[in-house]
Amino acid sequence: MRKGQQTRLEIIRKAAPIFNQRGYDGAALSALMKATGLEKGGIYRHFDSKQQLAAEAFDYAWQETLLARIRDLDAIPNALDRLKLFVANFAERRGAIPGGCPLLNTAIDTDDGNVVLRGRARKALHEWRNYLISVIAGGIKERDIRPGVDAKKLATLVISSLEGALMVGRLERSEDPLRAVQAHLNSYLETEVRLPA
Amino acid sequence: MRKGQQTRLEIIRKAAPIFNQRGYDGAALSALMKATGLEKGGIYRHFDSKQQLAAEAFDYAWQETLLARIRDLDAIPNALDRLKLFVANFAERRGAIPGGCPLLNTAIDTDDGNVVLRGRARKALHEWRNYLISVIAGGIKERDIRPGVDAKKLATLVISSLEGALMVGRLERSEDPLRAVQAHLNSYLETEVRLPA
DNA sequence: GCAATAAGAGACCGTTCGGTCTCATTTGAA
DNA sequence: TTCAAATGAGACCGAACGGTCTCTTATTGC
Repeated sequence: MRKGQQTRLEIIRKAAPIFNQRGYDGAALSALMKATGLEKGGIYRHFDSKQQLAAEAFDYAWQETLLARIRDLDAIPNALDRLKLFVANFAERRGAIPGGCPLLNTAIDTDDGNVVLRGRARKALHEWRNYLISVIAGGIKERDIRPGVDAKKLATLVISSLEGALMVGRLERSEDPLRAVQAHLNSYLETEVRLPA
Repeated sequence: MRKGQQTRLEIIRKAAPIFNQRGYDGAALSALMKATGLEKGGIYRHFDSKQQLAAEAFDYAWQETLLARIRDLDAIPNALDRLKLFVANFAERRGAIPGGCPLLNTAIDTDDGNVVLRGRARKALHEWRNYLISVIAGGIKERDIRPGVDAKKLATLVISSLEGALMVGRLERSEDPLRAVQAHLNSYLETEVRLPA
């Protein structure tokens, strides 16, 4: 029974980049077979359907992505500096999973239909935003961040502009958009969000 | 010969929302047939391939979208106010074509492969950015906008954050992200970009 | 080492895909 | 009114799709 679990995890890890790069429809079973080195029966032994595999692959991809983005953050005592490091991590530590941000990809990919996968993406977004909100709220409490700041709006602003820059940058094959947004956010955080000592 | 041209345009107009909502792979020929009321032969009489139809449908969708976003802009004399109206148009006049922003959708959809469609999306992005750059550059010349402003960076910032908000808002089924970004951009434009009289 | 069970191979299924081709019908200029 | 050209219908094609099922082979507890 343990061999099977190992294989199951391996399938997820190999499938995640394929779903992320090609989208749900575009990720053909034949490609998943090739990537895992398994035949069709070997895959369907562990998953009831392509949808189920896609959902678990997304969860895995998102977990890896978010982990990369919040890495080293707990070592920063000041909440505003933590936000800035988060932005820097986002801009520099891309590519935890090939194919770009799984949240962005899946949100667009599942805009019509595919409610299962879409639900996973929404959950991922909420998880991310709640994390940022908690950092901001903590910062207000600790007097790192101005008390008037709306935590949810700020979190939404950070997420939106970073993801947008990711999209534009991918289309352009350039890092400029990400750099421009990072610089803007840093400046905004310093001048409008940080509570002066 | 004129009847055919009319049909051709009709096919493009009916196909555009389908490609925009379902993506290239997801837009099955059967769906295009149903939407146009034509059989397969009737469609392929006017287009060599699905790719060609998709490319022309994207161009049409983008043209409609950009037009909605720059509507009434030429009536505003001050360049900074024009930028603000552009942002407002973007936030309020969505849905020229059902399925959300064609640029965002196509950029993600064609991230792997489909070089033809991807090329159209890149061209669309450049067209959009160049428009904004010309507004900003004109604003600097006319002393509406501070001379130190980097037109390309500002255009990139506006595009990135608006598009990102669009994505997040679609995933959430909420207008909050767009409103948050709009408010932030307006405030930023007023305080950091406008050249005081 | 054996037996029970888990794991995987791969032939097979019906469906749908994009695309082609022939032929009937419609159109419109002379 | 005629008739050639333009237009569209729809049968047909091979390939690829997701998914099922049976049978062989590994694995594992005893």
